Amino acid sequence: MTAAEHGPRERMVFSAAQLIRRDGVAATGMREVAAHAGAPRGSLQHYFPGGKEQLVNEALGWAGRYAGNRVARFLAALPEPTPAGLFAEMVRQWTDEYETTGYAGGCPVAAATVDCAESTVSTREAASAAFAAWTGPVAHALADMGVPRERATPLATLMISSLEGAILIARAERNTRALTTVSRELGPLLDAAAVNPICCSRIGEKKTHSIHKANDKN
Amino acid sequence: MTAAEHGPRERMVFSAAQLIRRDGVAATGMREVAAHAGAPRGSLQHYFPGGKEQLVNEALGWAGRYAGNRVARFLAALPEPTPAGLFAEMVRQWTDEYETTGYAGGCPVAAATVDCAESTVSTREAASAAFAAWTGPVAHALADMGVPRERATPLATLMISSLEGAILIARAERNTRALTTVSRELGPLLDAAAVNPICCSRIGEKKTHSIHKANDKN
DNA sequence: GCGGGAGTATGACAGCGGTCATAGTAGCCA
DNA sequence: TGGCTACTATGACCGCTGTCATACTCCCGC
Repeated sequence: MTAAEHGPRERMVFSAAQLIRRDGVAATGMREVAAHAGAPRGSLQHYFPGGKEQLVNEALGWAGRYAGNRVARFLAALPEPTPAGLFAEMVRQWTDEYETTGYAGGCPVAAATVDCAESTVSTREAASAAFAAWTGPVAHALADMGVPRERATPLATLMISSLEGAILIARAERNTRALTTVSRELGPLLDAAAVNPICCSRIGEKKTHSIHKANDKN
Repeated sequence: MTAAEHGPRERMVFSAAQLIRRDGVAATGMREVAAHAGAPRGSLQHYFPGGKEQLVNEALGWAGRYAGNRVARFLAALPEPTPAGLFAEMVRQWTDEYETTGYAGGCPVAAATVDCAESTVSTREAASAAFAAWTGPVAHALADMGVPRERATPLATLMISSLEGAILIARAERNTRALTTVSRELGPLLDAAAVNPICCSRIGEKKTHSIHKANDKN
């Protein structure tokens, strides 16, 4: 989706992320990636001399950046930024997809972690970096909403952990129940951590745009 | 571990779960499973005429039962059963493994979901059943501890979601930080949901043993 | 002894995987 | 025109996969 004209290289990275999301790393073939991207097979070794490992790692980098950038956009879409509201938006991205497009895809970072954590060092590191690129903006946003600094990162980790697990369960059940559940159950806890929930809408709005350059067109 | 003498068939199912846990479904070969189980290759088609699909599905069934049975054992190990204490034990199983044995393995159900949710219907259903076999006892235990029935299952889902996600992050980072974080952050929320936390130790202790037959030697 | 079934042992097959090698095309610069 | 670089195009290789076919070894019931 939205993969119009970005040069064959970017398209292949994007396609790799898409296919990994759906079938996992091991079941995703290089030829398949090229075909999905509408790119010539010969370009694979040209753009990715490091082979599949490099392609997968770049796909994870893209996914991490994408998830991180989404945070700012979620905040911008909220009338009053609150921790629970942010989490609800993060969850809603998945429930929307599952209800409209189906349960074909999960999180590519989760897929890579499951498939490569033990076998491929660089891919595990790329997955770790992707989680960091996602957790960072979330923690930053929480802090902007009045969550004490020392709790911002732990709560961001909790949010992402719950979301990742709920994605797994939702795909297995082909049902968004788990996703809506974690959103509903975790919301109050998140909001309770914001010491000054009244002013957070202003603070959040001001500093939101500094979270990321955000000139990408995610 | 603990896989002494259970007949070749059970050993192969057990080994399949172990290998899937480590490398994912697609990267785990049938020959590898047989070798890991110390079972003859020829037994594969004899015990699992349904092929790899059947073997994987049985491994998921085993994993779900195993996780479900662990709940009762965790409760029995707690001096005073509380929701937070149960969750801490569930998490501790993983931190212990990671700190002593290393980060080689994740959750086999998560691995199967990631690899097969879209490609293999029966395996997706087996994963769903495994999650159910795990969530059920947890929800039951929560109810026994005084959590209102209508919140028991949602909270169980939240616990398992957070745990699954934290396992992913922990493996990617090779660090138990995410696991200890979700345990610490979620604990108060869980205990707050128990309406009568004083008496739950007794109730929990009494009804704990009815959660599962528990005569398996997990 | 002896069928006969449970379980074991190999070998072959067809398919697909990632990767390498090699050759080709296009376009820019001098 | 010549040469250089960026990119594309194929074909081949080897290894591995799941699966099937076939033949073998036990051991139990009769």
